[in-house]
Amino acid sequence: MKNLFFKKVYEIVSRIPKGKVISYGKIASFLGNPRQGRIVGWAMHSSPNGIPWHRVVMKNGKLPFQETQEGYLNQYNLLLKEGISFSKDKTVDMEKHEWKIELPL
DNA sequence: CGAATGACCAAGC
DNA sequence: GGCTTGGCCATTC
Repeated sequence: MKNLFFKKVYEIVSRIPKGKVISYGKIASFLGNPRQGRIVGWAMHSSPNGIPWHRVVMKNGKLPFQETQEGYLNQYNLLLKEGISFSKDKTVDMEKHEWKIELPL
């Protein structure tokens, strides 16, 4: 996409190491908009190819989908493949897997 | 340009 | 502890 915000979001997301996750809020916060995960969400929704969008979860570790939606299992399996552990309630263990944004872009 | 929408979040009831 | 509201801002119609 064209926007700087989107671009930065993609930059960050594409730098998430394998086996790590991050929350929408963290990304938004890092970009200077603490309460705007929605925009990050939008960025993910229309993310270009090659963006590991599945490594982005909600702050509480939940996936951004309803369990009734298809993408849910999609993301779930992708994360499992990368060695991310889930709790019984299908939430990511944020303590273990939360990735800290290290560098500026 | 105005109104609605969204893979969010925090606060309040 | 689940539901509602307000906030925020890019995108779409």
